[in-house]
Amino acid sequence: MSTAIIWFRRDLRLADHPALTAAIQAHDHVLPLYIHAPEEEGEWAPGEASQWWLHHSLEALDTSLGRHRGRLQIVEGPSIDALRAAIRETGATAVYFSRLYEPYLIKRDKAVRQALEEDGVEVISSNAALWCEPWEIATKQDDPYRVFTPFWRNLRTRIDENAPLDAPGSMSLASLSHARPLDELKLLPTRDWARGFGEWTPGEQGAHDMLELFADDGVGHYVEGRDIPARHGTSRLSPHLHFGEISPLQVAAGLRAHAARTKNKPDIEPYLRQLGWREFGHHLLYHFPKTPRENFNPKFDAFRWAKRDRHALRRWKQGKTGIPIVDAGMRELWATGWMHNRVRMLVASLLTKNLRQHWVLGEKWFWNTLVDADLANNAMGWQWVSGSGADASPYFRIFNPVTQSEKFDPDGAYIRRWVPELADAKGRLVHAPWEDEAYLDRSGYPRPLVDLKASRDDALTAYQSLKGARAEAAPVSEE
DNA sequence: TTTTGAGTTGTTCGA
DNA sequence: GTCGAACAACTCAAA
Repeated sequence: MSTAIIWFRRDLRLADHPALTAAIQAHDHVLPLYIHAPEEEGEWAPGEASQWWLHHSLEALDTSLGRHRGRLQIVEGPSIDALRAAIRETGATAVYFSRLYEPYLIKRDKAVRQALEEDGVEVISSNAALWCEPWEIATKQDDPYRVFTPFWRNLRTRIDENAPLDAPGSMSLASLSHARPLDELKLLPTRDWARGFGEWTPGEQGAHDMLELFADDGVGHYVEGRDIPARHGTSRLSPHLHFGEISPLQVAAGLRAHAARTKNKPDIEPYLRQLGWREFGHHLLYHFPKTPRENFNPKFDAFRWAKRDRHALRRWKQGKTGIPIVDAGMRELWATGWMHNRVRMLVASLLTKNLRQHWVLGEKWFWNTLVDADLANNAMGWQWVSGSGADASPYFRIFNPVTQSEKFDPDGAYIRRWVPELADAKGRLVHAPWEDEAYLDRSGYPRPLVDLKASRDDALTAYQSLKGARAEAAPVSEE
């Protein structure tokens, strides 16, 4: 009788799980193991919102395993010690896991693999998170891509081939004598926060429910709907994808199947293209592993950021910048652990361009407060907005939050929802309340932190100074 | 090797 | 109100 360990990390599901499927096929029993070792992720250990999600997702996985008369076995790291202890106790001869792409986790997993193989244990890893792994796709010159569109043209031709795997029908689950209760990991926030996260349902079932919702009423008018923050026009699958509660393969297959049995077939391509950005983010992180902290485009190393402004940063975090659409977004983030994509760009543009604060400051705040915080996507997004990234926005693309607000939140429904001080604002005032001094005083809403026009001009001047500078990011090759 | 076309999400200004 | 042009120059990817 043979036993294998299935080492769960961010693949917290049972269906379309190649590692789990392979382990069950080759072994009589599997030990479902989760190792808590945040120190192995260093400065990018999960933030508070992510920990909240993780807690509930582990709980959901445990419940699913309960239907197979087993429990998720939770232990503390270091990972290699925990694996060796589990191997000693169960006599497991193999460890299965799904690959991760953060540079420090690639390094850790390599070390774990090597140590276990020296012990004579078989180690098998799989792809459970991406349509295409970062090293499987390259330009004709065999370089990593740095521009999205050609990357997507290439990737798009490869993603219709595979069908997702079914969840295992039955399996025999092993257990440990020293597993710990989930609560002991203390993943839930101690302060009174995260109550507003209740709209989310972490876990595999929650992920599929969200997909169904999006397939029914969302993907069909995604192109217009995704830009309206007052609506649920986006998929809201990002945290589910981050924790691997659902795979992009399942998402694409699910949308395709749903479209096939709908009368007027919705066009799912624009949404798939957005998932392509998720893949692109992983591609970039793998080939340019320093981009979570350093400019992708080294030309930006010469950029003159404004002096660090703690006061402004605090007001930005609290949603008290005095610019309604920005404050609405920052408050939505604090209340729900999530922010609409369009608004993410606006708050990031204000911080990095109007306030000229370094993009890493915003990246760190998002890391702590987003339930979907993902190193690849977060770094790519901040660098894109600040102009330092791959496929960076042109220097002159500085969002005007008032114009954007009028365009994408025309009646101010989103602002009124998150900024109640402005609930009764009339007409244009909901977007720019400072245009009526008397109203502004009455509302109790703060004056704007910056003059939008003057700060825009300042930012343009600062970007001018980069002209002529040139440099190029060099990819880091394997080994 | 050289050339060519293109590059997620914008804003402002003047006709 | 609507529309088109200007806003830099550079690098990427493919032919």
